Amino acid sequence: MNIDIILDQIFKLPEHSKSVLKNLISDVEFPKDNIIIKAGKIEKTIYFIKKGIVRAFVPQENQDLTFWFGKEGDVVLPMKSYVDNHQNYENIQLLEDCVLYQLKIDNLRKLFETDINIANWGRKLAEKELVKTEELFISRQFRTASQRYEELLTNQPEIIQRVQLGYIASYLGITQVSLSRIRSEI
Amino acid sequence: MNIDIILDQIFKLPEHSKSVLKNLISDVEFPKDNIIIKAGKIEKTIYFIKKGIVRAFVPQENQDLTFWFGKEGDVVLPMKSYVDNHQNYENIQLLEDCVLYQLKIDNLRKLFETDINIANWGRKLAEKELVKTEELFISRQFRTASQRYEELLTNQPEIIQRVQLGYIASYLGITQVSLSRIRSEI
DNA sequence: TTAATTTTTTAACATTTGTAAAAAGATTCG
DNA sequence: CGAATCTTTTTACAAATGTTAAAAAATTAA
Repeated sequence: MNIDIILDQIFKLPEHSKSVLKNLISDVEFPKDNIIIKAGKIEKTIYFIKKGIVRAFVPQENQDLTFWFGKEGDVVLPMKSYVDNHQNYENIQLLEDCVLYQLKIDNLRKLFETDINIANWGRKLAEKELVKTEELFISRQFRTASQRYEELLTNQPEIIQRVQLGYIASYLGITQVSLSRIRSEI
Repeated sequence: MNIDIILDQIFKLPEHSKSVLKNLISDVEFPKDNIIIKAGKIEKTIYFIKKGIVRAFVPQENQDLTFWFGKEGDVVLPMKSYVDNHQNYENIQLLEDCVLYQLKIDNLRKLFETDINIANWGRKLAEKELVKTEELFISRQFRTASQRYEELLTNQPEIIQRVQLGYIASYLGITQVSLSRIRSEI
């Protein structure tokens, strides 16, 4: 997915601001299973996914807790680092070989201070992520595991095709055994 | 809670920008049980809670689904209206007599276009809500109802003191019967 | 291709949560 | 106060999900 499309989907910038922003963004490739964002660290970079699929998870003693999948066009935000310069709580792992666009958070913050268009682009970025997260939160809160699985089948079939079921079960908040049962009943 | 404190907690504005913003904000009082934001409508106003407690819920045929409580200092955002000018999915109901600060979204949007400080204030508002929502999402996804209840007891004891248990059960994603069981086991 | 490893499914049983109905306890209002 | 209403708890049983272990299937690597 092209960087122009990704940036425009968030907020349509005037040409000048857009080229300033694009000058800070570069391509980078990583192999499958790489962890590009680590829990406990203050991360310096955000990514846009050009090609590939990733998951965010909170590492736990017994087993990792997956809470997000990203694919082509999605933004990878190490949330606490991006927002407050704090340690973040999640790992982000590549589930396929990926091509990413990378952008240093410090550079972006400088633009926020000097370019009102980019400040508004950053506002829309956060707002759009906020709506997505709140909708996800509400839908999860009030549906059974089986409804949530069917919702995922409908809304993000690529995830189920491209991601192993243990991660999906964790994402749905159930055990893999339970997911297997649900799949056999449909 | 004072409006200056609420605005500053989001992002510290220079005096000029702050006074421009404050000029758009006024006090308003509503009685208990008022619904200040209605599902299916495009809302025009956001609120900051000076005094009182509110809940957000998605109305459903069988029973309402409560997903958020707001109290003194919190921001009441009709999310879809605020972000995309769409119909929003939630009702917001006052659980006590409340004093609110109100701000018209259209006026705020005009400031976003002309004042870079206020654009960045709006960015921080969305970012802070995003972190809160994501943390909530993660904590809910991976804890039992009983753990979530104890978490609420620790983090927001006022909620349990001031809100009836049916709403809290819905917020925890369990039935009131189940919550009653959990309470008797502690 | 085979052997080793990883992933997915199945089975049996335990635990948690839901449902429906009734009882107990609070609160509201005439 | 006392009746009516609303809220919370309790009970009994049903349904969903978790746990552990093993079997089956798929994938990976030599």
